[in-house]
Amino acid sequence: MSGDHSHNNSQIDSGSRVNDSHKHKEKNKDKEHKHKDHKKDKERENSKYGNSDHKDFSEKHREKEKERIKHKDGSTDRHREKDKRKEIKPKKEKENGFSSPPRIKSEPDNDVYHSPKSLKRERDHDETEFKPKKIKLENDKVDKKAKKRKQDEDIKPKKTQKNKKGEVADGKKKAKKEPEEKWKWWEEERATDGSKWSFLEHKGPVMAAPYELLPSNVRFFYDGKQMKLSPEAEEVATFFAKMLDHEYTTKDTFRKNFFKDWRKEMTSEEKSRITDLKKCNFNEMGEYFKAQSEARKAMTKDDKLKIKVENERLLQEYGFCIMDNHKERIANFRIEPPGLFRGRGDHPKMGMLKRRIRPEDIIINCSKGSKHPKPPPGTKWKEVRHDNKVTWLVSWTENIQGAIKYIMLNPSSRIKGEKDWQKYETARNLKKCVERLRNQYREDWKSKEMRIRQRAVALYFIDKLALRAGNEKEEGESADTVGCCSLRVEHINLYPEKDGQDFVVEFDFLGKDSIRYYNKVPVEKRVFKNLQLFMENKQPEDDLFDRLNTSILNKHLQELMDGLTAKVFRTYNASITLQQQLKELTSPEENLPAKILSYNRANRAVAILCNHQRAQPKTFEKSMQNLQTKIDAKKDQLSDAKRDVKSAKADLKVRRDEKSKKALETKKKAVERLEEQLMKLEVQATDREENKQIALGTSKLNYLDPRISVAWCKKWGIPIEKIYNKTQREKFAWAIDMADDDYEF
DNA sequence: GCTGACACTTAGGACGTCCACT
DNA sequence: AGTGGACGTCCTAAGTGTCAGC
Repeated sequence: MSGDHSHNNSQIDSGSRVNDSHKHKEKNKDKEHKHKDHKKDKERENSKYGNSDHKDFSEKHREKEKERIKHKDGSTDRHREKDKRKEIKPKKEKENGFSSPPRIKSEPDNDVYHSPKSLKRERDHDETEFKPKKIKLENDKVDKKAKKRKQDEDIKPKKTQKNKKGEVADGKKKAKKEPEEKWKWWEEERATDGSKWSFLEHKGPVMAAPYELLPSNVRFFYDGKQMKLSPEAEEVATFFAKMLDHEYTTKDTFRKNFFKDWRKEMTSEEKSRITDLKKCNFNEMGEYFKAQSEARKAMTKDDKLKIKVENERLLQEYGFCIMDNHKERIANFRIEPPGLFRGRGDHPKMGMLKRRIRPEDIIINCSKGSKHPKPPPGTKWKEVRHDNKVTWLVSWTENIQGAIKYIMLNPSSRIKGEKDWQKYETARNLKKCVERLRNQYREDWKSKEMRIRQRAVALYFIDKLALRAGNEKEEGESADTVGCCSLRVEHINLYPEKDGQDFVVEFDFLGKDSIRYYNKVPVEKRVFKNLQLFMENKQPEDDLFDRLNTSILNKHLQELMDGLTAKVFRTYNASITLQQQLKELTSPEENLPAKILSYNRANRAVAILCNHQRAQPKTFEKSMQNLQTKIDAKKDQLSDAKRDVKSAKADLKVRRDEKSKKALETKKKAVERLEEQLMKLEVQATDREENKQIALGTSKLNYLDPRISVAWCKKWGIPIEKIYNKTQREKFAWAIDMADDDYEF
């Protein structure tokens, strides 16, 4: 069963980001329908009792069975809490993590600090095993000592490096050495006390550029008359003007939200005069920005270079931090600039003003003993804290959803890499027990308790279809999207028989980012019957799994396996599918491009499973046509070349001289070359066609154990660069270093 | 048990850049 | 030299999951 995901091939074709036209009901309904309201649910269940003559599925036996379940569920279940209460974990020691005093560099070294080779852990038998984070407390002392020792020694190479720096003369040597001297954090011990770092120093965020007033010749008109706006109102107006070309400035919600927030920024005079968005004319502003971006494109090389250099300087200054003796790249060191919020899908808050973030909104996180980042002159940070139990360097609260935003490290950093590695190890643990779990949930389909049946069916979907968990969302706060646990009755259709298959479930809902999930899946009979049961007497907008949410599900999963949550199934199924597909699709005799096509196909199978879609590129049709033209031309060339060979052969027969022989050879070579070129083009066309609506990047980056790909490359002698670009190689450095050609996920 | 706050991963699109081809 | 198109980077929204406090 594992990895058998071929059934949902139909998914992508019909899917797309859904716009307003997609038939999803406005979710205006009262919260009473919401799952949380169990009272209501019970009422509904109870009312079902009286109604014994539903026509749909009337076998006596089934009725009885159903009643039994309902009774059970409605009454005693809730009181019978699990005996298997989770053991109380020993509380983490509160030590603030600064067990060893942070080492402060008076001046951050420009280079990575290298750990001495002697310190590196010997490769153990199973190199890929991940050292569990939690270790017994008794070990703590020993471990800390080891850590401290390591840190002490870590410092040494730094010194030698500095010496080296003095002798810049033989920089060649150094440059050559650089790649192999990359810090291999994966060969070192990991902190075990829950602390994420012991020393952290950074320069703080780069604030958004201040607003620049429009030149006076760029005018705004209200109701046909020119009007000079106050700076605050003008800035917000420019946000709208910059979007004039976008469809969403025509959307009601967008306009309404924008106008409401814009008015808040107006002076009282402006407010009283500007009362109707339709009467606002932003065209000159829009033109101005268009002209600006044209000008930017048309800049001289020199000017472009200047910008590049400036960006590089900013990156060098703010783009790195020092964490535990190593210089690490920061992922997003810029504060998000103000603008108009554009959520994805049918977002109720689209068009709202995303406020400018001031230093007073920003929390800085760094070591006590580090050089604290300075706020811009005349301002203060909201707070400077020293919390080494978290990984972020900077945070602020955004005004649209009230969510917290963070500045964190790059995926190539130790702190992200360890987490990533751990993720795949958890998924591999799942591999070891997935059959047991599958048997278990299949058993649970027959449970007497409704909640357990629901849990089991939901888990089946998560496993088989790689659905997301589906947390509850607050209504009206974001687009109406769902995952497995939050599926509603309206999101599935049941067909006892469809297209020659029995027990087909048709899914049609909006998932994350309002990407449509559409899939028709034959399921086991028991699942089908259960679904019928779950849907009985419910309204379309009622929850399918009214006795289930992600927290219940994850609690259950945690009991089945340490570290198991719903999303682990996605990781597991994605990775195992890649591994299987690679095995299946790669044939030894294929040449390099064909092998890479096979890899992409395996990758694609995963992307389809995970429903990773993208909008078809706007230029797709045209570029495809171009490619086809090329192919046709190549074919013509080829047939010409073949004809040449024939005549050369004939020539040779007649003349029988060296010259004709040579000529024939040349012609033959030409044919071979053309054939190869043609094949390359055809492979390219196939790949592109198959890929038009599918995004491979997401799964590659987030779901596929990189060691599988690395092993595949090593096994077939494929250069890793063909699979991973530079950024990806940096992110997966750990995997590239540790996986051998025989790695098994 | 429920809720909200919080931390962190996963996601697609916009846009810039580079490179092969003409 | 110009250009189409692939590729890479940046951006930030939208998920997942945990935990503390009631």
